[in-house]
Amino acid sequence: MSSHTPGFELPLRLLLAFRTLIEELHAELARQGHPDLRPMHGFVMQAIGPGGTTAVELGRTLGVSKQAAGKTIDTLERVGYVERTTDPRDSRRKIVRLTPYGLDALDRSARIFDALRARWAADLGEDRLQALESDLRRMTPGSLWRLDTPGWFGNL
Amino acid sequence: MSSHTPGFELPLRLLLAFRTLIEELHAELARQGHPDLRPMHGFVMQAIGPGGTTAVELGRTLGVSKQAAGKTIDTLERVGYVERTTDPRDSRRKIVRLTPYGLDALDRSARIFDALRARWAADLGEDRLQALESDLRRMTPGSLWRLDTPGWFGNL
DNA sequence: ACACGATAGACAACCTGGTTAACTATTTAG
DNA sequence: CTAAATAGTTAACCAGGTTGTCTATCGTGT
Repeated sequence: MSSHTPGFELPLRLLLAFRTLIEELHAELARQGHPDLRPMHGFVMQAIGPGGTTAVELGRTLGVSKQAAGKTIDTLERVGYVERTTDPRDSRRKIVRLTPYGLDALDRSARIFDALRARWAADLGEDRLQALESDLRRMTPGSLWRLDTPGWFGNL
Repeated sequence: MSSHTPGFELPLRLLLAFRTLIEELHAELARQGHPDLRPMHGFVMQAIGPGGTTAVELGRTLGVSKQAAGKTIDTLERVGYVERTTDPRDSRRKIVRLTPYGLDALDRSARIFDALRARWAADLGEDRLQALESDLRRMTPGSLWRLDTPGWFGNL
């Protein structure tokens, strides 16, 4: 009966696996000229996308307050990954766009993530990895970006 | 060739899956009389264990500074999950022990995690879930508790 | 026996990434 | 043309981390 894995291992392994991937990503990004990029910056830039966005919108897609989104944009702007321009058609809005440097980071991230996935595929077998991904997809909500996370996992 | 899942989905799904489980756990814990328990409290209590520990030791097993461990213990103490008693054999040390309330929370957490795992098993099939667990085990470091995490995922 | 180094804990100052609340400036709707 | 809604900023706060410093106690070597 209780030859089963204890239930608490699953979430821990999921978190550990996540952290491991992220650490590897950022180690590699640092090597490739992006030493100041933090994990959350990557996520936020993904969420901004090549099309640009605004603070309110970003907050909504990320599931945090507009103020939090604003602060994050501030720091991204300070490090040179995004820039703000005011919308000509609505002078309340400020459009946040990735800079070329930001796009470069995003690009490299995508490639590194692919490489990491390839490493998993090599270790586990492509079929097995696909099963894993499909199982996770099945057990998680569809929306990839609303991580909804105070601190990206943080509180609550 | 590139019919593959983009690499960035994997980490996201891992995080999402983790968060989903944790949210379900805490929703259920709240229902069962532990509305103030935060995710990290659960982890820390697991790490403390029934035997008790000290701040320095806890910091080591969690991979954070002793000061951070101390602060966490403070808040756990305030909410009534742990208590500090000074070690009679070494008056520098203060032994942190789970209170009955804390033990109850830990207990319920374990049961809820088992139930959640059972739900996954029902959805995916026990064999498939075991494959998933074993794959994750393979791709992650052995030490479950050293989450090493500023904010449990937070920064860096 | 005792001084000295190592250890446990506490405290302070600071960082990040969240939160609410309050305020300004603009746009849109009635 | 006024009133409500919306975008952004600022401020005060919280949690959980960091480092650095300080005190008290323990253990060891001469």
